[in-house]
Parts: sequence; structure tokens; C-alpha cells
Amino acid sequence: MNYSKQRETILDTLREYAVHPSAEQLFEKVHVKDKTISKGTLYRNLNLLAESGIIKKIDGLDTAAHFDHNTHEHYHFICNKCKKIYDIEKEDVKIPEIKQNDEFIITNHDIIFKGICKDCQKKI
Amino acid sequence: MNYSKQRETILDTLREYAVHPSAEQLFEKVHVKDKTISKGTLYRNLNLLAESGIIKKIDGLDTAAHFDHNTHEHYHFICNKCKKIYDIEKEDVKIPEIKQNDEFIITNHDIIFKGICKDCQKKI
DNA sequence: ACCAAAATTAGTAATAATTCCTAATTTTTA
DNA sequence: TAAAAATTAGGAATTATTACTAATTTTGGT
Repeated sequence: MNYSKQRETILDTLREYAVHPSAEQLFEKVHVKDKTISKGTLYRNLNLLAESGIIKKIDGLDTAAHFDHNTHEHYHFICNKCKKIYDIEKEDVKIPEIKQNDEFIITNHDIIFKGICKDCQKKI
Repeated sequence: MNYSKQRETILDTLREYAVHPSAEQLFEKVHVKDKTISKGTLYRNLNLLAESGIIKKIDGLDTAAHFDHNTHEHYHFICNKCKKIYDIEKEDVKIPEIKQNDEFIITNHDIIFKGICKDCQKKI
């Protein structure tokens, strides 16, 4: 992977804007820094960065994929009301593990918890 | 929810065709039975059925949502090679549970395991 | 059974998220 | 410092899904 200024901007922005943005949300922030970066470039680089493990792609939150600069193993909670995404630390969860395991070689797993966050609990 | 022949066909087909199909895959099978059922009707009914808990919507498998007629609590494994989706029974997994939990009211969670299935292990 | 109200439909248009394409530019290599 | 390889912008194309509308079907009361 060669250096590119655009990729650097994209990664920097994702790291600063640490709210698990979708590509569209991230595009807006990237666009402020560099108006010439195209969506094609954004998507291509997000996928490249995710493939090489520099960032993480999160599916299943809504219709769009979201991206996380935090690659240390952790899970996510999405609030059904406000749709905000929170990190759930691995240490706070009993890690799932398949007991009998002759069928599959499991390389990784994702957990997405859903419910109501503290802020939205107050509002009820 | 009123009765409709189309919804019945859709549900029957999903139950017969028990491979966690995407809407597109299911549409092909439904179309064989009744050529007049439109995609709008398919999507609307899949969402209605999922909302009322009769079927389950699975996100995060690929770009499309998949649907599962099996509503008893279980997880999924997706093979990175052949992209086939397998059921993982709840009893075969250490159930995750958040230890400290004053932040979130968790109503449900999904786990998606990824790796290589037995068939694809043989092919390597 | 009959009829109005409510629900559902087919078909198409519209939208959203993402990928693909191409010629131009940038980065690397040696 | 020039050729090769990688990357880019911008727009077209694709995929998955939802929205719209007029017609049809289902339902519940008589």
C-alpha cells in the first residue's frame, strides 16, 4: 500500500471523529478538510484500511456500514431510540465461545447488543 | 394484520427454503409459485413478519439483509469462503452477558461468528 | 349476502449505499 | 529522473430497499 495524502486525511479524520461514523458521516468531515476527496476514494480507502486491519468495519447497525478506528477487540451497543453507538469493553462481557467445534474454524465474531441507552432512559 | 394470500406464500416459501435467504434469493423462489408477487410486496411483508416476531431479520452477513424462519434464539456462523450461513445453537455457546450494566438496558443481542466451514476446510 | 372502511396489492419511480470505470496524477523504484 | 505501479476525481452503474398510487382484496357490521 503506497502512501497517499487522501488516505492519511481519511484515517486522521476517522481517529479524531471517534463516533463510529458511516461512510456518509465521515465524508462530511473529510470534505471540510479537503473538498477534492471523492466518495470513490473514501470508500476504497475505508475498505483497504479495514482489510489491512488498521480500522474496523461494523455491519448490522443500520443499512450502512460504520467504521471504527478502535481495533482492540470490543463490542458495540446500539440504542434503539437515538441510534447512537457505544463501545462495550471485552472485559465487561462474558466472552462467547463455541463449546463443540469440529464443524467450524472460527476466526472472529461480532456481538451487537441492542436496547436503550442511559440518556434515552431518562427521557422516557 | 389482515390475511393475505401473498404473505402466506412468502412465509411458506421462507419456511420451506430454510437457508437464511436474502430478499433477492427468496424472491426467486416466491416468483416460481406466484409470478405476480412484486418486490414491494415481498419487502413489505418480510418487514411486517419480522416486526411481529414471526420471522427474524439478520443483518451484518453481507450487504443485504437475510431472513430466518427460525425464531428460537440462536446465532449464526458465516463462512468466509462459501458465504453459506449456518445456525449455531444457543446451548453450544457461552452466552454473553454484560457484567456491569447501569448504562444500558439490553433487550437483545446478535452474535455472528465468522471463519471457515467444514466443507471449505476440506477444499483447502 | 352486501357494502363501506381498512388493509393490501402490483408496478413503477425514487432513494441510499456502494462499487465500477477511465483518464489524469502521484508515488515508488532503480 | 524516467518508467512502472498505485492512486486519484468524478461520474456512471449497480444493488438493496423504500415510497407512491390507483386498483383490488379482506373484514366487520347489518
